[in-house]
Amino acid sequence: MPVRPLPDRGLTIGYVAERTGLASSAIRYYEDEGLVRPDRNDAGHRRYARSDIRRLSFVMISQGLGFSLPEIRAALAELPEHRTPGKADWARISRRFGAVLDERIAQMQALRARLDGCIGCGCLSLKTCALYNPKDKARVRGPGPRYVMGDRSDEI
Amino acid sequence: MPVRPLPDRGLTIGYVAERTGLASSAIRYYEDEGLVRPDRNDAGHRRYARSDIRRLSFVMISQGLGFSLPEIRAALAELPEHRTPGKADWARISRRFGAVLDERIAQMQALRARLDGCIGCGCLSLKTCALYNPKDKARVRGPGPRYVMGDRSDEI
DNA sequence: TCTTGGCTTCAAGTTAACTTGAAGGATTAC
DNA sequence: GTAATCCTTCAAGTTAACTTGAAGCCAAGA
Repeated sequence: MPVRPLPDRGLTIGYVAERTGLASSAIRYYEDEGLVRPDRNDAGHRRYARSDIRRLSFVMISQGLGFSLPEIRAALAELPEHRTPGKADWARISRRFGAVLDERIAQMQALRARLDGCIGCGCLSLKTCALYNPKDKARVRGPGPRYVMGDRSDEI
Repeated sequence: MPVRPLPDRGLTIGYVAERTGLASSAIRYYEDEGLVRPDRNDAGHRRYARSDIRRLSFVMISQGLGFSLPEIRAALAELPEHRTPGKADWARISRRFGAVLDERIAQMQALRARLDGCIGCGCLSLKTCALYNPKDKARVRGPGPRYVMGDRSDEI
């Protein structure tokens, strides 16, 4: 099973999968999600550009950093369409993601600082606990509405 | 729709829902997940202890901090079974969660520090990018196996 | 010639953390 | 007494990020 060369014009999905470590099914899924736009050859098979490997690598890294596919798609949308993205293009995206990360880290630190005074104090009273403030809540995973705690007095 | 008092012995699920802000369905789900263990009255209706409100509040706060239900269940399992948990019990749990949070924050900061050198450098080469190290990856959401990037040379 | 392997599409399954709805029993309010 | 709530269980739907499987096309090697 040697690394396949370029068949017609462009890389096969299998080759790209091998190179990135992604499953072919994942790469197809990313296409459905608008993260890559490969060409097709006459047989209808996908053909990828070399720069798509970097694109997909960016997707993987960003996911590791905690970004969602829609967020990543939005970032990728700022890359040039008709020119292969260069160092400056990626650097711009990196700066923006870095700022978001900084914000998330700060938010986590704020939550952490409140932890001791809230659960740690043993009261957990709805009216005094700062952690009940929904604005401070980190991004919650999973669907469905999240209800915000009421603020009624209680002598639990 | 006044706040209902305690009917037989213990709080109804509707009352607890109102007090915590959780949906009744969520509270039942938490029971399925082993996070609360209400009694039942003769009719088979759930009856909660006052301390269950604090328990459920803890669940909500912990979720806001990014902990999963299994993690929260594990923490709650350390509370005393036959005695109403007191300040010291909650403080112990708080300290442990705080330590986990500190670790996660440190991990995020490490990732953030690498961001500029990785995406920002514009190379995104698999062989040089430190962010490809799977050990550094933040917790990924969603099911299914996550494939780790290979490390083959490339002049993308 | 045949079979092996990669490619295609499309439908359905997976996990987490729930919600929604159906069908029916219990409780409360008047 | 009866209607309006509230409660019960159980099955199925929801989102994200995929995987798995079915059914079929196409080209290369034994």
